[in-house]
Amino acid sequence: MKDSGLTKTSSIQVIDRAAKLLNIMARYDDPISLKILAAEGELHPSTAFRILSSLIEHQFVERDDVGHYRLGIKLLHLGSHVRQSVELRQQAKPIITRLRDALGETVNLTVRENDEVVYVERAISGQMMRVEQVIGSRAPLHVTAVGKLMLAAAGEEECRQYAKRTGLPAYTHNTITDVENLIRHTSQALQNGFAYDNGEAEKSVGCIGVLIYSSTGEIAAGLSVSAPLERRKEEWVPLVIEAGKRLSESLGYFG
Amino acid sequence: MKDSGLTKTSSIQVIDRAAKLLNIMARYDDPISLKILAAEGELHPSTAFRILSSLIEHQFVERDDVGHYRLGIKLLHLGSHVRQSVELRQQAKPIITRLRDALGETVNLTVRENDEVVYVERAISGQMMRVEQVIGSRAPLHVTAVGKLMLAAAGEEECRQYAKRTGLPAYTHNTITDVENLIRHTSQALQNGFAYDNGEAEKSVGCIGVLIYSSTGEIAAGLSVSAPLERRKEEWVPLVIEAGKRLSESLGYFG
DNA sequence: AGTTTTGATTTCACATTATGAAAGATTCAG
DNA sequence: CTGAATCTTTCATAATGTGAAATCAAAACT
Repeated sequence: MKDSGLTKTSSIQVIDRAAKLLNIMARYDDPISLKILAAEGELHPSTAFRILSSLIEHQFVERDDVGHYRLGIKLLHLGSHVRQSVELRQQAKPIITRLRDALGETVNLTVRENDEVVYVERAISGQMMRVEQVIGSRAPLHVTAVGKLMLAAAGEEECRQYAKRTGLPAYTHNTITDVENLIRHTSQALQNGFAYDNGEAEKSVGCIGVLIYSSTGEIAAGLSVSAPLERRKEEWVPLVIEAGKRLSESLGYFG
Repeated sequence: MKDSGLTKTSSIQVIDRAAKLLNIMARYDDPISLKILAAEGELHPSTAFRILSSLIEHQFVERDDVGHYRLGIKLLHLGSHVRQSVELRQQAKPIITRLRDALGETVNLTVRENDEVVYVERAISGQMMRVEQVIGSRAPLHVTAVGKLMLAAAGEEECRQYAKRTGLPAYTHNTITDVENLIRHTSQALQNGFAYDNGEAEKSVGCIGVLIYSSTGEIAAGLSVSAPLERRKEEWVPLVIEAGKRLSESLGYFG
């Protein structure tokens, strides 16, 4: 049977109904009865009852001693998970935007996933010729500025294991493909507090990257500015380091 | 078609599948592909695709530029809603239990909803003859210790309006049914920092109650110990006040 | 305390939805 | 540029979710 008649896309009715019930419960401070839920959800009581029973099984809903319903603990768990991701991007967005405006080039935020960095946020340069990464796309650690810093922070042994796992494939003539060279290079970069990518991932593209730390001192992300190599400037380094510092502080890191 | 074969109760398959997909996304720090979700969820890709599309519509899921999926902002909203309720009960539970152990009588936590208090948490006395309220059940404000404090805190005019709305029905011979008497009584109780229920809700049952404040200074809940009148002791008052103070502090109130 | 009313829960026939196979479109990798 | 892989849409239909009715339980009334 049709619900409200007009469905934007070919949605799944049961999910629509479950979402509606969850939203109703969110409007009340206290647990509410099946009768109210069914009425406000415009559902038959037996339908509401079964949907709620399913949601209870997965801890999205709880039922108290008098049979009233409220939102369940699983939403707290999943919500906390969302917060971590959202907070990083929300804290980063204005800082990334300001840095992009100051330098006039694209600025990216990445997080490490296994042997790659993933682009999770960005501010794109307004210039016609610019570097642009797709959010969600990935790059191997050893060919990116921030990835090299992440490797160095993980230690020499981890560097060797990474080299073994991946074989350090060359992406351009400038890619570092020798493990000893990679270790020397990344260690130095970590000591400097920033790293370069000198056309190592892509010909003619240069980056300056720094690490972002969370309140627990762990690496939360990487921040980098990317530009055509001939436009990249050494004097950007302190600005990138400062932006990284501010973002780390906004996440509660003061090391 | 059947899922894992054995279903504990007559659950709804689509909700089971949606929950499974949400749980898989929670296991990853980064957005993941449809292929991985379908595989780990043991679903046909077209099925996973439609369920995810529905979840996206309700903001339980988001899809990024390269078509990868992550948990959505709605979970943060609903999760925050759960936190408020869970935090109160979680902070209260050990304090309620300690007070019950110290006094040997039932201790209840209530919240105000319109003209009633609702029982949201409790620690029951181990004695054979004891007072026991069902979680989720309610009582009118004017016949409970904490309800009278809530009325007093709301002001004299609100007290008069409450009396008008409800007619101050008698529950026992001891129920206060005169509005001037109620105002005098509840004001004094608020000044004292605690209130009694002298068999006003139920014959022979006596309570001592205090208000619980949140970090914003607002009334978050009421805490009370209930016992047969002949067992209730005046010297419990400072212990109940102290327990209420500690619970308010654990919620961030230091007024 | 007994009766009536209301709300919650279960059952069941079947209408409609959700499904998966197949096809088509898009993206990615070489 | 081509082929492979992944994503998205279509469609026939299997099976699920539905709501009416019945039953059970709790609450309200007398």
